[in-house]
Amino acid sequence: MPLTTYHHGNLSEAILIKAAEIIDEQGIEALSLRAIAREIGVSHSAPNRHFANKKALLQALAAKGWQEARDATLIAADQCGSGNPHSRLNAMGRGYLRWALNNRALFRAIYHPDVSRQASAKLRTAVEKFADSVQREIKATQLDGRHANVPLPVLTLFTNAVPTGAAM
Amino acid sequence: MPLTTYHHGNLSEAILIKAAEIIDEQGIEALSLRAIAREIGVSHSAPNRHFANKKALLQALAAKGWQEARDATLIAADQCGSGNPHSRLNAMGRGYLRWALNNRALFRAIYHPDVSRQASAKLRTAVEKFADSVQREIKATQLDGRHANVPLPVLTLFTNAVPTGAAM
DNA sequence: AGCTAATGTAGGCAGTGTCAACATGATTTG
DNA sequence: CAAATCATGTTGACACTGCCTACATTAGCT
Repeated sequence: MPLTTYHHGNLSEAILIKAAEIIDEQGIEALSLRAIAREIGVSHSAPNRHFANKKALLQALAAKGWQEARDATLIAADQCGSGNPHSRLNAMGRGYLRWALNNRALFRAIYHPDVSRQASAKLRTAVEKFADSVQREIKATQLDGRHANVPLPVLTLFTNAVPTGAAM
Repeated sequence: MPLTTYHHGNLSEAILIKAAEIIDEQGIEALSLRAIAREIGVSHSAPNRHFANKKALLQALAAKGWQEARDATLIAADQCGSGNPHSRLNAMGRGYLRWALNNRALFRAIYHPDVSRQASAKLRTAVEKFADSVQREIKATQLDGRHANVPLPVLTLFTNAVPTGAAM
């Protein structure tokens, strides 16, 4: 392989990584497709081959974020060492909060208004998978007697709200 | 007063209102100083006379938002008709959530990353006034015996987190 | 009435997102 | 293996943006 190849090889991934980097350093508002391309060392419109537009890039970033967040919460639940549903749920909340604080770029992308406005199919399923895994745990606490009379969607909303609001 | 005056008369206010309108309709990402000017019917750089830059406009919007949010929560607390600190605090939370859902543009501005990055003095005092009025109520619930052993800042953070996260 | 500061305008600059036309390289196919 | 096809990267262009400077108009004060 020559030192400088015409084709990058794995530009999509490189773009996502560099994007997260820039968001961390300069904020999500300072993110520009052209700056990403410049820093990676490709032409200014190379990113367009991989993301239809800027919104699509942010949505990809958000989807990645939801997946990571889901992994982080599930691992936290398993590692808490307790079978008690309420302890497990608490561990998940702490895991989510910790993840958000350690991955500010992706967290920002997740709650970026442009992203949530109309989500892509891929993003939607990522969100749903996260929501499902949380809701399953919440249902367990209800069977255990906690807030048994509160509608599940409402309880889920407010349960998510705590670490989310705290992270903001 | 002639039909078309050279000077607008109250352009600062008009800009803030139109900005909120555009955010409601097209999202905060679609907001542009030039579009605001165009819709109001002034030249593209008239807004620069009133706001040093775009960030300053968003911060003014956010400051307005914090004031309104504070008013809304205080009114909600007074109208709940109970002297019980915990009921009052709950009413404030509901009032805040209701305000956020009815004033999405200002709510968006409040949590816009560009705004919180480094706040102007005016914005900071608006935030502090809001925080103070909430913290005063929380302290009352603590004196009443609720979560008496939790540090006040922590309790405030998580109390705020609930309606904030729910609104997001 | 005249002066000064505030407010609005016109034009320009660098930067951005997106598009179309073209270049290069990888992959499939006959 | 050669050729055709497709994915990927480049170049140049366009309209738009935020912001700046120079200039025009008006309000308010003395």
